[in-house]
Amino acid sequence: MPGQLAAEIKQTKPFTTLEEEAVVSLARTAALQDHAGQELMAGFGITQTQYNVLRILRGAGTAGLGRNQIGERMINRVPDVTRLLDRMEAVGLVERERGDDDRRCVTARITREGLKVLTRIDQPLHEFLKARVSHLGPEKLRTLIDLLADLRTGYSVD
Amino acid sequence: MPGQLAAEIKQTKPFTTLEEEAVVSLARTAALQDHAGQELMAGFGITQTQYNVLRILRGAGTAGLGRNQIGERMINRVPDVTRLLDRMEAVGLVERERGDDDRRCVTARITREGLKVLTRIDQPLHEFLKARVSHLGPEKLRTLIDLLADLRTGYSVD
DNA sequence: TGACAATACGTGTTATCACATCTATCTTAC
DNA sequence: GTAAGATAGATGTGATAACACGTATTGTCA
Repeated sequence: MPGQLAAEIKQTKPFTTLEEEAVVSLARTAALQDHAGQELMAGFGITQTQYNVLRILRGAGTAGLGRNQIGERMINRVPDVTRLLDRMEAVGLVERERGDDDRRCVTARITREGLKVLTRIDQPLHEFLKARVSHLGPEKLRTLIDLLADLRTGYSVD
Repeated sequence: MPGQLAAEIKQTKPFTTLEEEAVVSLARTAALQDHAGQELMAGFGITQTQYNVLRILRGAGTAGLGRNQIGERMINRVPDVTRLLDRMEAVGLVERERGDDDRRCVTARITREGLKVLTRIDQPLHEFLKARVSHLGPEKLRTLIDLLADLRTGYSVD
């Protein structure tokens, strides 16, 4: 058995090191998952990045969050939150307000419309995750989560 | 311990399902790894995508490969291989030649210059992988690779 | 043999990413 | 109280991604 992954990407030689195979496996698995996620979100007219912002802002509630705070909470680094919020504001998913006490700060909040979109997504997303991931079973999922956390230790976010 | 990942992305609530945590873990781990890989490759004047093409074309040797064949072998789906190759040809990393028997086919090959770049990357990349991944140890790496393969089963590439 | 589908690429276009730089506002130290 | 630095965000720009559509060539079959 020369490796499932090597066959997936039509690679004739097996991987030379376990480290290389792990990193390529990770990249490929994440890419497949991400692509499927993009399709799911596209059905609701948003991107995964936008979904993440909405989820973060729902968590923040009426207090809202600033640009940098949103950036810190994103799953993957997004270097241009300003224009991401611009686009979301333009379609009515979020609203922004400049602070009164500190006029540098702009607080973003999710709108009623944004909340409605999130609510519509919640159940399909739950089913999507079940369908794509739950076949591993709880123990394997726990192991996977822990191994990925292991892998990240020592990484800096930026 | 409410979860390492939740703290990383400053999420106040723990994850509601194991499936969600697994997918977010996967996305975040891959994003961190990818970002570091981009930086590594940027030091050699190419992107990770271009590195992949070079690696694929080195594997193909003098026979070369067509646009679609390259696309199939990429780790992540790239919908515009033509212009990716355009850019790489412009900087002399690959060369292309239209087929004689089937004039629809364009075969891409790695140039001597492209091979030189790959050769310069090989050792640093090996060290990079060692540094970022090998602390898991062979058994955990094997488990991770297998779990990721498990996760991908049932996925379609496109 | 000539229409029709399939194949292999190429091109147009828009949106987004990613980096660097800029502006406005606040804080701090003198 | 004012200049220097820190902070929060905005903007300019070029490269890339993603999707749709267009073109050239080949295979197939009535």
